[in-house]
Amino acid sequence: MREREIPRTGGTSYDVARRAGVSQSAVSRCFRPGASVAPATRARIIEAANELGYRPNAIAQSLITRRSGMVAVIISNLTNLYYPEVLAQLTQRLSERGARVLLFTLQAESDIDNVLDQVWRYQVDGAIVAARLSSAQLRAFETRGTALVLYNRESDEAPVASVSCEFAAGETLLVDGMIASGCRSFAIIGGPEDSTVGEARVKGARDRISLAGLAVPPIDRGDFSYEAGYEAAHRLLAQHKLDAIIAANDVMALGAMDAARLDLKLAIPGDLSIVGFDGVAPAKWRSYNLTTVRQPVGRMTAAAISMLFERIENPDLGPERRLFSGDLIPGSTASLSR
Amino acid sequence: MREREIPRTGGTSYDVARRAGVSQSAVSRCFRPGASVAPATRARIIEAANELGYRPNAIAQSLITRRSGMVAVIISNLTNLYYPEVLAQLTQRLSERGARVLLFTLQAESDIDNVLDQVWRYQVDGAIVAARLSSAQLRAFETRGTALVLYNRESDEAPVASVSCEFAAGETLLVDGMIASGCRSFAIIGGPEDSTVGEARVKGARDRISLAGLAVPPIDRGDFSYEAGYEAAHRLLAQHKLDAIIAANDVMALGAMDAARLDLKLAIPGDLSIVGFDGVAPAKWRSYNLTTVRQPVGRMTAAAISMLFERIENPDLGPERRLFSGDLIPGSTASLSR
DNA sequence: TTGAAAGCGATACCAT
DNA sequence: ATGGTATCGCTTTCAA
Repeated sequence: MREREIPRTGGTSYDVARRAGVSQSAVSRCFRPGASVAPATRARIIEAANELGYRPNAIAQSLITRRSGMVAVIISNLTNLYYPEVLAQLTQRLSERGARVLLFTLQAESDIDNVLDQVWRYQVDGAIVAARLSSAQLRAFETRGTALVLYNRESDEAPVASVSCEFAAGETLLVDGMIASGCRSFAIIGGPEDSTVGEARVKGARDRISLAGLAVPPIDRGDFSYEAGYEAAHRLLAQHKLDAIIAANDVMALGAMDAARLDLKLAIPGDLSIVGFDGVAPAKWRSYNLTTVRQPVGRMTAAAISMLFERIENPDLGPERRLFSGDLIPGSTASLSR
Repeated sequence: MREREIPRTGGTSYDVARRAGVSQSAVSRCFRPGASVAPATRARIIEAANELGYRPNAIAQSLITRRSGMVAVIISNLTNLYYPEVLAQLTQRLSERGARVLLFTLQAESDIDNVLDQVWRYQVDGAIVAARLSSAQLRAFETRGTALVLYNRESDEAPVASVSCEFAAGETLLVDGMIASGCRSFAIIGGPEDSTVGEARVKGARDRISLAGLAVPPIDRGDFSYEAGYEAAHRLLAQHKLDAIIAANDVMALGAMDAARLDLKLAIPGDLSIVGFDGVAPAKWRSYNLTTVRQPVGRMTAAAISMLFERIENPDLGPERRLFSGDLIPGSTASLSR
């Protein structure tokens, strides 16, 4: 039935072999680095391959080598301004290392089991996950021997390879600076209660404030969006006389700034200091010039990728946490003295 | 050498078959929808599969069905604030349709040949491309029978399936409104000259201005970034007395706003009107409230996905362009009267 | 250096 | 309804 039509697919190694008058094995070898094939035959094969537009079928390769050359990247929500930069860098670095990115985004954290199902089915060589994993899910990576690196997440229950930016170092400078310059009453705009990253940041700031003997700061929460920060600031400022607001991320801090200065006509940092966390691009924009702590995304993604490849090469490598400190970006939205 | 260890991989259909006491074929059928398998055997197989954590190997499936279930998404630069939203939606919709996303980002447009090489090798079912393709590259999709939809790009040389947002409709309203409210001298901040999208927007605005009998507006160019818009505005305002600046995208418009109002102390829109294009989130932030034209990203991504799947189902479907008009977002950075 | 042949893990057709 | 077998396109011994 199937007649001899020009293969729409670009052809197989058999097509190339026939055309070059060699065996299929020869073609295969020719495309594997460090193979032993005579210059003359190689030339003939290359020529035939080019004429046919032949490329080795990665799917077939994966099946036999048990290496798909794909890495899953799982990110909770891309609309968070912080993630596109991370994703861009991860993708870039992975492709430099010769790996392809299989991207998964989560609408709800509950999607993750479906995502992991796909991850298993596609035989990815490894995964970088910026989402919360249960210990059962972590164990699944273990038993299947799939390399895993968590990004800005950790697990207390099971040790696992991870890279994260710790709130403490940079934030301590911020809080201490604000206290030194006279701030006494703080408030915090945190992330959702079930967000591990958000919660860590809240705790870090609160601890530091308590340590200074100041009143426990009120906490309002948002989903890391501008609107959430805007509304949280309104609520907080309606109920409390505040010297400073600490937001769990930059975008909420920007929303809070606008609520404070545009709606409530507060001078920043004169009447109110506001600080964020992340170091996203808009925080630097001149209308905001937010005082914040920048995550060293470049070093963090580099670390994540190299940890991942180490574990792809050597699956028995143990867990390891790599912690980076954020860099203080002074900005002009908080009065810091030292 | 390899002893009978618990397979780290989750096992194959043979393992399941052995455990359930059936043939491997039965296992395969059991995982294909609409198969004919007795309830009793199905139950045994399912149980065995669960015990082993078995999932059908998508790589092996792809090899024989010639359907990888993967769609390539190729995006020029993710750091452009507009793309994360597009990517998030594409990914979401693709996974709803049961497809996986193989993501490629381009540092330079010249990377694209390498990317396409990977695309061929991985036997993706289709591709959504938001980057410039040469006609040779377009032809390659044709001959390999890989479904293709361009996003916000088109090709004059070869007809191809595409979805884009046309500058004209919304922008016409903007320009006409500004002219009606008294703007006479315009300037344009365009994208790089080799950017097709940027260029179309420049041309659209310029045509409209000429049509009104006004002076040909000076053009400055940037790479779509905030900084580029900021600097372009400085250059333009140093050389020309302007009533209005039209930027090819929102982020450059925001940069221009800050240059004008913060550095040059111009009132917006009193002294100078500024408009953008895209409708990204920061344009809505209260410190900017940019007057712009919003691309209907939701409808555009939906259209792109459905066109793509139509073409995956039926590879012989002809080219089709789907054009969407942007929605005018009034904002407060341009005086428009009607 | 080269070719023949055995898998990799599934699907699909064909008997039974 | 179930099992046997060829096949997808490649890599990988193993001989020649």
